[in-house]
Amino acid sequence: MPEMPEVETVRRGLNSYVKGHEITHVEIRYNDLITGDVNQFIEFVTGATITDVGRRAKFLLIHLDNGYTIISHLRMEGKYRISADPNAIDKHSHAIFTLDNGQKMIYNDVRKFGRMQLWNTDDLKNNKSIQKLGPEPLSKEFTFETLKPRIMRHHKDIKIVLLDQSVMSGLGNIYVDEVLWKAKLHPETTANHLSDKDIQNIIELSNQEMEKAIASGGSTIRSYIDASGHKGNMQNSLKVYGKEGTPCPRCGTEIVKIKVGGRGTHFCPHCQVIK
DNA sequence: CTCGCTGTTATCCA
DNA sequence: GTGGATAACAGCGA
Repeated sequence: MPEMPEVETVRRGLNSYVKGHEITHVEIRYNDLITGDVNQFIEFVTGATITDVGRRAKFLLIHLDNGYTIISHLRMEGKYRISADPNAIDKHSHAIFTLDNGQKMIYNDVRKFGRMQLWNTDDLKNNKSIQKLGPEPLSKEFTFETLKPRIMRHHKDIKIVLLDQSVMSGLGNIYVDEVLWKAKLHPETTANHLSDKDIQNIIELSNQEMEKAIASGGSTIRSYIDASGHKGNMQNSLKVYGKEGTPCPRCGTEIVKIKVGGRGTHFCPHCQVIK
């Protein structure tokens, strides 16, 4: 499900339900969900209290009071639901955390791509996945000075570069298409052909897009829901993602869909020309 | 039925 | 380094 706005929405939802609560019981129904030793995961999480739910790019960080953090990545379709209703658990519920108030924090993932890992809270910076992340939108490191060299050093299509979480993090397939449309950049433009103005646009528009998407509760295209089971609204504001065959909101030319780096890519062939 | 597609990322190989 | 393919998995629609 998630790009940064969706993960942020989940983070906020989880915080409102689980912060300050003890995890009294853990059930892992799909062992591959856990990176590392499953029994150790269960042992360390059981009895711990959730002090805060944070986020770095698309990673959820469930901080515990015992010095450990559950690093949770939802990948394509991972979801958290808070419920005391046994019917909320189904065959796609792979982890069930029972809380001291009787509620259950249920991790669902139809495709089983998501992963959880326990890590020392003080050492998160050295976790391999977290370590390699580039600056994310809306953070103070997300500046022209930082991003320009990171982007320009690549000779690949700009779409590929923006999806590369080690260059900058947080954007995924939907929002990269949206940002490139707004910046009037063809997704197959080679990254080092961009002008300073283009880089500046990418930064500003990424910030705008993330801010707006978070305010809208994320995009529900196929399956995304937040911790309360609610859909987002941002899908109603998308300009090109999933809009192939419809007129470009700017010039009326039909939006087309191609493959770039194996990912479905939507753009306006009139507004977005290869440099 | 089969094929292709899906908000992700890690890994392997030329 | 880079590019591409492949893998993890399940469901949906054509």
